[in-house]
Amino acid sequence: MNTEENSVQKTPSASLESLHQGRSLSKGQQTKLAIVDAALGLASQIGLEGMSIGVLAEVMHMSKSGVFAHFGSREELQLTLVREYFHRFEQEIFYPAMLAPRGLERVRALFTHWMKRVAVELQSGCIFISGSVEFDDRPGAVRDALVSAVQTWLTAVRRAVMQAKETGELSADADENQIVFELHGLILAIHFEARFLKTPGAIERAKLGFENLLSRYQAAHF
Amino acid sequence: MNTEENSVQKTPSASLESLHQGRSLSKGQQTKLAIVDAALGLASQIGLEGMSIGVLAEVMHMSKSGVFAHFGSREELQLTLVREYFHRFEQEIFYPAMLAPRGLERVRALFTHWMKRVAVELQSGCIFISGSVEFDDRPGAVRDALVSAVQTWLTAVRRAVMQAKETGELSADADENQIVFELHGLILAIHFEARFLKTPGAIERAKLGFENLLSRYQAAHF
DNA sequence: TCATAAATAGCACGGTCGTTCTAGTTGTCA
DNA sequence: TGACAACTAGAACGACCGTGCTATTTATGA
Repeated sequence: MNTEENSVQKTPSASLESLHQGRSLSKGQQTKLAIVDAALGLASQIGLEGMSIGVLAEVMHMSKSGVFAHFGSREELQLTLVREYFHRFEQEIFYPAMLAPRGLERVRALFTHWMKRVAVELQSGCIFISGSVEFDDRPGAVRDALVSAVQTWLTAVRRAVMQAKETGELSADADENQIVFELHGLILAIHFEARFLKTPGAIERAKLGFENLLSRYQAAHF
Repeated sequence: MNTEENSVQKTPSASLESLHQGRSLSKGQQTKLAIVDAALGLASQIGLEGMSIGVLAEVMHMSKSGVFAHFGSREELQLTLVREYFHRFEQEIFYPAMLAPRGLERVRALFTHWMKRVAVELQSGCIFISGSVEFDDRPGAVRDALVSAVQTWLTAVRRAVMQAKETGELSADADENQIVFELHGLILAIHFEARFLKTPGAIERAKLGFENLLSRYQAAHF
């Protein structure tokens, strides 16, 4: 994996960064990681705004102030969650898909992993999607972090689409922004139909939609 | 407009029903209507769950208990909002589109009006979309009402697509559920990109996606 | 116009929220 | 092992939440 594709994120994720590959964590760092982990589970079910420090402390079998002290404010907790979620998103979706060779195969891998994530989250939810609803009208650092994370990810997908044009697998006059827009729509539709309406077969519909989309923009090979 | 297409909703919307075409409202009914109107504006910005009776009362220049008395519970207020929102959805999207003749033209009208609604709501938001996130894991009467309303609407769209197959404008082997799924995805993508990311041109992308979708399922005319 | 019902305000309740401050416990390192 | 820092619990705060109760004001209809 060369450096160009080594990360979707340019800005360092700061605080928790060291904890991921850091050696021999202190007691405080361990519990902080455990708190973040539990909080992510909670937030992906009831949203970043729905999650309260009280219930988080309850889940952790800790006192409210004990949990609170690790972050200093509710907003900082939410920011930590957004950063950590993005980090896991990178690990579980972006990097694995990057193992596929450039071109259509990589686009396919990105979409498949993306879908899988949403599918896994059918009973947990994506905080980028729930956050987009909770923070669409609420300015602040959390909104900025969410927008930045989503933009970074969408840019990565767009880049893969562009590469598929360069390899000639997608027609040169295809609009990569349009393709990403429609791909994103399929993912959002999965989330809506499967998670809210509990309609079965959403994944299959999205797969079919994806193939339709590709065949439309595929370069004519004759 | 014949009876079959006269309404998307089978179950009567109960309480507020009479107020819409009812003659000479009492004072209480008038203020209730005004409260619901203000509450819909509030809820479409910050969500059904985000809206509190306190701030609603503030907007209405009334006391909390004065507002509360009209509904008896927060849940009943939310239910009223869902019913009223559905009613307006019918009035502003469904009925106008039904004026178009059966077939592709009507499908086009439905989607266009639907898009327009989401576009108008770029700085207000659709409570079906925000509700789908807020209530995906929260069982209860409000969730049931939301699901029922959305299902009714999606069924109406699906019916229009089926009619376009009957008229021969869409190919007979097209799957109407698949088409509605992809249409829905385009709408959700508008909402996400325009309202959250503030990306310009989302409407145009959705229009283009719609045309792409139609041409794919269009019956070959030769 | 007057009796009656409807609509609204005011106040208080128990609960949860994020946050602060103060002790006391626990881990870390020389 | 002992001194110091890091961590956590507990109690309390002001603010807001939904809701109930009680007056008081306002609209309605004979």
